[in-house]
Amino acid sequence: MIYSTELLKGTLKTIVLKLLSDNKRMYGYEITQKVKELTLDKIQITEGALYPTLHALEDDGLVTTESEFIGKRVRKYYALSPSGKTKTKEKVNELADFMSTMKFLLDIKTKTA
Amino acid sequence: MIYSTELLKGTLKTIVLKLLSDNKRMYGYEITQKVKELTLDKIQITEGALYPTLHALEDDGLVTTESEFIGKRVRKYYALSPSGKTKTKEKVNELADFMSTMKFLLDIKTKTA
DNA sequence: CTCTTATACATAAGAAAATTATGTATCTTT
DNA sequence: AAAGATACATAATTTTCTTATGTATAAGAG
Repeated sequence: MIYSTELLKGTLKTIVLKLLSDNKRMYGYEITQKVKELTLDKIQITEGALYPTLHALEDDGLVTTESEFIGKRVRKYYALSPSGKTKTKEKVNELADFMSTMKFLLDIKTKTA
Repeated sequence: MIYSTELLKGTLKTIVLKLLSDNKRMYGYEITQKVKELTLDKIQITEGALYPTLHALEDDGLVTTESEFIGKRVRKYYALSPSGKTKTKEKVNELADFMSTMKFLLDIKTKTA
């Protein structure tokens, strides 16, 4: 199963922050591959979505960056800033809570009282 | 906690279909109140989001409608069509699967191997 | 009896967050 | 030498909401 595209909406930022909280630093392409691997290809982050998101996180001061040359090619590493760590906890908690709520909604039989 | 608005994106249609699968028929306002009640005010479906979604479901043949007068006011009931019932199962399964995947992503410690 | 709040529908303008398409360039494998 | 993988980036477009606005009836409070 590959999820219909609309499901990912709203969760991308949280996924990226969570990965960065578990890994000291990661670069964009690495993030796409890690998510693909961890979700058994169910979630494929597109580059057109990822890079603007990373830039937004940087603009918001939630991540810091370091560019390094690997051979002749630039690789841009992202790491959480202190405020990014705080934000990550908030976002992860919120998403976990939301998923509990959604699970409840999907499981119950809402026979009108 | 009230969820940040972007989280609901992509899940609204599935929520509506699920509610209709548990109740023979519902009208728009009733759906907003039911979701509010079931989620303890955590999810507030706005009318600007709901009515276009209901119309889209109707255009896609997933729901049928019946308009009734309650006093002088029209109330429009929505009910799943046969194809809507099939679609609901698919969407609910997909969302449940997605939530499992997300839960996994958020819980693990993804130390790079 | 009048005002406010709730019920009940609807649409339009705008914003947010993705997809899809495109571009550049290097590295690795066949 | 070509193809596919790695690695970044941005622009045009689409999807899906929010916010604002509009109309109208019903119910409850003061």
